[in-house]
Order: sequence, then structure tokens, then C-alpha cells
Amino acid sequence: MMTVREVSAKTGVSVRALHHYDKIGLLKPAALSEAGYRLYDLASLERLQLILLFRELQFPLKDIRGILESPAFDRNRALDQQIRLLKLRREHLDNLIALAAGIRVMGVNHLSFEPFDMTKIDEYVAEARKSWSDTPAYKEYEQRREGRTREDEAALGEGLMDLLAGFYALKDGPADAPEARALVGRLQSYITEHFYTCTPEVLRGLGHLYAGGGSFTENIDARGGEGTADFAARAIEAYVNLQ
Amino acid sequence: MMTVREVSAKTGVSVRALHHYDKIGLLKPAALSEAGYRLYDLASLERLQLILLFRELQFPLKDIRGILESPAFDRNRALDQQIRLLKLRREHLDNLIALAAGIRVMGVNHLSFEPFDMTKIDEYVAEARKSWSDTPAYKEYEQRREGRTREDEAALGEGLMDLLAGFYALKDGPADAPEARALVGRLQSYITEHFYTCTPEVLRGLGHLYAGGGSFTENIDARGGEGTADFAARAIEAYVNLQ
DNA sequence: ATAAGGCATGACGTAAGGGGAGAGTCAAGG
DNA sequence: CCTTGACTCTCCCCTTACGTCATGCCTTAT
Repeated sequence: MMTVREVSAKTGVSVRALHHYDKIGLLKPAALSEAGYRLYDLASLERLQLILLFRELQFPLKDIRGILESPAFDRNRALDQQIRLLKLRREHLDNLIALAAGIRVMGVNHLSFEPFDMTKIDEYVAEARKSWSDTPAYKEYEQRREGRTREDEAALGEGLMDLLAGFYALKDGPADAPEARALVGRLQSYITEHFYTCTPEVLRGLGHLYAGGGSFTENIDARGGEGTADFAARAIEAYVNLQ
Repeated sequence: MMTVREVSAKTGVSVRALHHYDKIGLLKPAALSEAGYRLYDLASLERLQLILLFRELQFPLKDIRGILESPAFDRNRALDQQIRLLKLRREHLDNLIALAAGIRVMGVNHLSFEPFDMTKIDEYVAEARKSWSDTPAYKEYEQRREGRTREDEAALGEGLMDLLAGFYALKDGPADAPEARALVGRLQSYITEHFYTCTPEVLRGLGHLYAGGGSFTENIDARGGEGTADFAARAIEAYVNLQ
């Protein structure tokens, strides 16, 4: 667990920015100390890395949050888009270099504004953004998120984590045990009720997300116990297959 | 003469941005129509091109204004710096591409924040900025500009242009005629009084600027008449050489 | 135990415009 | 001559992503 200053030193992100990211819900600390100090873990760093990658491409922080929390989020697809965008911007820079060099040698007469044209990049950004936010599930999620305060959100998150932690007690039984299936059912209802309509497909996606070895896995295991996320994923898989 | 809309179409800069650049004195229209419409000419476009080049590198608009108006401004030096900076940024992008690709194939375990590090670029920017603003003449100029309103500035600019236009009447005589030398003297006093201490060296630099074929030349000739800027430059040269 | 430094919250400031209101202006057609 | 629609002007408030204090608690080393 690292304090703000340590994270800042490791990542180059200012302490103030971390405060900001916390406030807008983009990067919440993994825990709070007794005194209310923000404490971050490796999962936080991982998420921060992705945040910086999107930020580097001028994505609005709100969008980054939306993307990272999207039920459709797929790291590899996101990275592929990032790479494509970065390459577009590199091309853009090449054009600018050529322009500057052109002015340098040809003098004032060389008037040209195409190199400043960002429409291609902007279009790709818009397209990428749409590809993340255009699913009905995401729109629903966004909409519901509107009218909630930060406390509401925290409480809802707690509720979700509590449900997930419940898988720990069952993790030595079969993934399709009645208790496990019941818990998955409650999970699905909870998500549908508070976040977005949780279809079997979405549920299956969540299962993969939970067991994927990333920050979700860590957070869930930190709450329930080692293996919780993995069992939850298997229980979800079994549940969906038996629907 | 083009209206805001036309400039916007040609350059991709929004109308609102042109308003903004006008308000902060970064790019004033070449003229105003009867009704107060902003009218731009080729010299405006030329200046706008440089503005965009600096803006692309995240220079604050205030700094861009300072640089373009600096008595030490040298387009070629500026362009060389721009090219260097653009290349640094391209390197930065290359690093980011490598990082994204690395995460893509190596998964979550690949935690690294160096590619986000901008200190090298920031340092070069700071250095470049200093190289423009660190001359005593520039500092003086900046300081005097502080306490003036937009009207003050416009009036002072008018006064300067009036003086320069005065060279037109003398342009068929010798560059070192007594009238020409007197006018250069008044020009020097005017600049020293209202802008910055106009040493002979600075004066010579201004002469080159006026006759360089850029926006200065055009503006001066538009005010005085064809050949005004060129004669002014020659008169200044003669004046300085005879000091 | 006392000072120094880290941390928190809150309020305000900033840059570079965006967006819209309300009003004047210009060119073309009826 | 008048109207209409497209432009333009000047306020003025809004936004994003933080920077910058101010003020006060927390923690740690001496």
C-alpha cells in the first residue's frame, strides 16, 4: 500500500491529480487509512497506467472512466485502438515536422494548413469512443449513474463486493452447487437493479473480467479471500451455461 | 481581405478561437470593416501559421504572443527549435506505442511509467521559452505592456505605423538624407519611450524585420505605399552605420 | 514532546476556448 | 423597398484538468 506521494513519485502523476481522479471517481484508492489517508496498491497502478495511456490521447477523463468501467471493456481491443491512434498522431507529427522544415527553407511563401488538420484523428477518436459507449447496456449504466451521489456509489459498490465475497464460503464446493447458483442469481439481480441490465452475455463477460488476473481479481480476493474471484467466475460460467 | 468564416474554413481554426486570439492580442485582424467585422489578409495567415505551429507544441498562447513580438524574434531559429521539439514529441509517441504494444502482449504484469515521462520535453520547452524571453529588452517590453489597455496598445501601434508611413514621402531620395535620418531618430525615440530601449543593434534588427518580406513588410507598405518598408529598412541601416 | 513534513479538505484560479443570448449587417430575391 | 437567411458582433457564463493556497490534523524522528 502506497501513499499519494509514493504513487506520485513512481508514476509522475501529481498528488493533486490523484486527489482529482479520486474525486471524479476515475481512480479511487484501494483503501483508506485510519486517518483517511489514500492508500493505493498494484491494481491501482495498473489502472493508472491505462488511464495515462488514454489521457495521452486527449480522451476526456469522464470518457476514460466510462471506458474502463464499461461492461464491454476489453483490454486488448482498447490497446489495439490506442496503438492505432498513437500511430495516427505520429503521422500528424511527421507532417508538422515537414511543414516546419518547409517553411524553414522556402520562407514565408509556403502557406499551408493541412498539417494542422486533426479531423482524421478526431474522427477515429470519436469512432473509438462510440465503440465503447454505444451499447445499450453502457448507456443505461451512464444514465443511472447520473442521479447518484458519491456516497450512493460507494454504498452500491460495497453491496456488490459483499455479494462477491460471499463466493468465498462456497469455493470448495462445485461451481454449480445450488447455493452458488443462487448467489449468481442475486448478483445478476443486483447489477440489473442498480447498474445495467445484466443479460447472460453481460454476466459471462463479467465473469471473465473477474477472473482475468487484473485489478478486479485482486480487489475481489482482497475482500473475500484467495480464490474468491476465480470461483465466482466459474460459478457464473456454470450458471450461464445452465440457463 | 477575408472574414472570420473564411479564415476559419481555410485554416481549421474556429471562429471563436479567432475572437479569442484577437481579444488576447495574439492575432489582431489586419483591418476592421465599417460595421466592425474582422478582416484578415495574407500576413494574418502567415502569422496564424506560426501560431499554430507553436500551439501544437503546447506553448501557452501568452508565450506565443511574446515570442512572435519579441524584438529578438528570428523565424529561422524558432523553426529550428520547433523541429527539435516535434522530434522529441515523436520519440515520446514511439515510446508510448512500444508501451501499449508491450502491455498488449505481456499482459498486466508489464508496469512501467517511463514512457509517460515528459520531463525531457518540458525541459526543452522551458529552455526554448527562456531563450526568447530572457533578453533585457524583452523583459522591459513585457513589463511596460502590463499596465496598458487594448486601446492604449492600438493607439501606440497607430503612432508607430504613422511614423513608418512617413518614409514613403522620402523614398525617392537617398537613404541617408537628413530628413530620413531625422525620421529614424524619431522612430527610435518612439520605440524607446513606449516599448523597449531601442539600441542601435535592436534598431538594425527591426530594419531587417521590416524589409524581410513578411507580414511587417506588407503591413507597412499597406499603410505607407509600395516600397515604404524597403526604404525604411535602408534608412535605418544608413542611420545605424553613421552613428 | 515538539518540530518538521505529509496528508486532507475546501475554495478559488487558470487556460483555451465552447455555447448561447441579443442585436446589428449583408446579399439576394420578391 | 422590404424581407429573409446567413453572418457577424459583443457580452457572459460554462467547461476541463488540474495548480495553488489556506487551514488543520497525522505521523515520525529527535
